[in-house]
Amino acid sequence: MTLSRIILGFLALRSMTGYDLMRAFATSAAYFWHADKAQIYRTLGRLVEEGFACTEVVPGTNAPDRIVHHVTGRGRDALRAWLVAPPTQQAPRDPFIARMFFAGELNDDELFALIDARVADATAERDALLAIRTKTVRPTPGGDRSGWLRSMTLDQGIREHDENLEWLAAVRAGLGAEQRS
Amino acid sequence: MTLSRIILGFLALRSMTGYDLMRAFATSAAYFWHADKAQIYRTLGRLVEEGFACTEVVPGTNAPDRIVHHVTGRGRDALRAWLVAPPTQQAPRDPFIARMFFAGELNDDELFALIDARVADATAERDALLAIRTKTVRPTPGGDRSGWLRSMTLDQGIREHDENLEWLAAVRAGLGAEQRS
DNA sequence: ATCCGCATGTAAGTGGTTACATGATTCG
DNA sequence: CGAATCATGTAACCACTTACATGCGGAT
Repeated sequence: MTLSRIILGFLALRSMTGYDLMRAFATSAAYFWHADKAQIYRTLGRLVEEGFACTEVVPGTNAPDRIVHHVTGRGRDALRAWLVAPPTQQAPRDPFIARMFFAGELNDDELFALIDARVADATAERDALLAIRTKTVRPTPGGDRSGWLRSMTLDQGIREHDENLEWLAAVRAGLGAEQRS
Repeated sequence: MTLSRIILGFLALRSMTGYDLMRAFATSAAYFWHADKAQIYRTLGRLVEEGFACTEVVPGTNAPDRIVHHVTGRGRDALRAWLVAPPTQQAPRDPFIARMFFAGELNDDELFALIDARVADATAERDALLAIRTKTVRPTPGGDRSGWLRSMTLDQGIREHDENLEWLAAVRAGLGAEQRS
């Protein structure tokens, strides 16, 4: 459901091919949703079946044909209905916290290795998001509202990583204190 | 994968039935992993097939039989292997942020309704976690390490909700400012 | 009487991942 | 000459959700 509506959302911004959507997910949506290409092509097919999108074959000049997808009126209605629907509870799934929960029997070296790997990942992701933020102009809520909301979601991604890194540091400090005692 | 290892983790703490595991997920694991009962029974079956768990039928006295699952030695090995494996990158999937990203065309009332609903959910979840934290004794990293790690993961859940609520307030404030201007 | 908790599962559908498969162009 | 990028997809599998199905015992 969410994936199909995100795709409709992108198509409402501009018509795209499956490949364009892959890049849109890899760049602009990377911090709140991941989508595989097999999934994207499958879902595009379903959106066309449902009448929420239609296709236009653009013959490739010295390149493969591009199958450009456009949102239909009914597609825009479905997108809007999803946007305003009461949010359902989110099912958390955090594999790293899951490990920490059961990691009591690991020795210090193993725990430090886990934490350091996670710190490296989180730092890299946060820095990538920071790079995007410094590169783009910050819209104001009164002016370009869509742009402002998108920049707020980017902020949220950065904040979440920062919060995470602080917590990882606290866990590391707790283990360090134990070692010295 | 992660689900099966979390189940092994719980079974390593004490032997349980599928029903016991449902409650374990609903209470102690709720803030980092959600699991459906259909999934739990299916995964238990697979763990037995793989030789990571075995079953003991305890006839019910005035109650249905209980099928108690125990971890095997190979099960403990598999759990440990999962704990120390290098963490793979986490695929983010946040349906609320996804909506916000595309919510530029909604009017103020619709946006406020979305945000308020999310604030209510996040507050309720955070308060539930806080209640658990105040009810339990806080272990020290040097003493009960398993307990300390578990309490740290609980902290992480609370922090994440707090961070989220701050962000939601900032979005609300931004929209409010726009309204007044 | 009816609902809630205990305790077990199955069936069907949707969502997500991995591997397979093809072929042209462009850059180093 | 080889690797990367553009561009399309399929097949098989695994993970997750929802609805269906049963039956006892205790509480309101």
